[in-house]
Amino acid sequence: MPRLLDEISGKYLECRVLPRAFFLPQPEIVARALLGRILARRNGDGWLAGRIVETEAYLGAEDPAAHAFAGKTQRNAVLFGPPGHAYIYSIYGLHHCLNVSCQPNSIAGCVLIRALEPVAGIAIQRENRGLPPDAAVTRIASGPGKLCIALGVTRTRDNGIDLTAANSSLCLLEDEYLRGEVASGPRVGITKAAHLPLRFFLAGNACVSRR
DNA sequence: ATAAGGATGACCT
DNA sequence: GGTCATCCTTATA
Repeated sequence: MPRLLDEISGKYLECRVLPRAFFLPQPEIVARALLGRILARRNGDGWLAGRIVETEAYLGAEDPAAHAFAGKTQRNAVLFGPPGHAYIYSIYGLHHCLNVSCQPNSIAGCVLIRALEPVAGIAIQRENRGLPPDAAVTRIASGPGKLCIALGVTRTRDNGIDLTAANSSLCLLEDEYLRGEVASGPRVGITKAAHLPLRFFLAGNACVSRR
């Protein structure tokens, strides 16, 4: 795996993928732990990548807001498989959302990745979003649908991909970045179980959505 | 075959 | 802060 340059800090990133065991715990644990880590998309010889600054935990059978709540279907089958895989679905027919499956086989927790702070391939990400070359970095991937467009993530291409495999075109990477303080609150855009504080984000980070 | 709803974003004021 | 575009997945007939 090539070295991956953080275009903001000028430092090279730690490029080891997160091990599968990272995704074994409860979704709320994994959602917190993912903050500050890197989501990377292979793009030819280079990478499109961003630091995760906002996540939401979705539990399994006990969470009415989760896609897995009603049981296993063709759409949500990935959630019931092994941890560390990409579950991508389309929302409102317009946008895609990227989740990571958690917990052992047949237990259906996941984490929704809601916002990234772009670190590599920033100009291409801006282009993918149809933004002008001088658009602020904070506009590129500050929402679950936006980050999928910025990194070129789609359901047909990426659903079910193993995010812990170093040769995957989409993977999650370790990072030595000193992350900020983690804040939490209610999840966005849901009507059921809306009181639970299962949304996590880096306090004060300008790339977090819904500011 | 058809209907209903949904973990959003862009653009307007 | 409000409106609306737009279509996939699922449930039911």
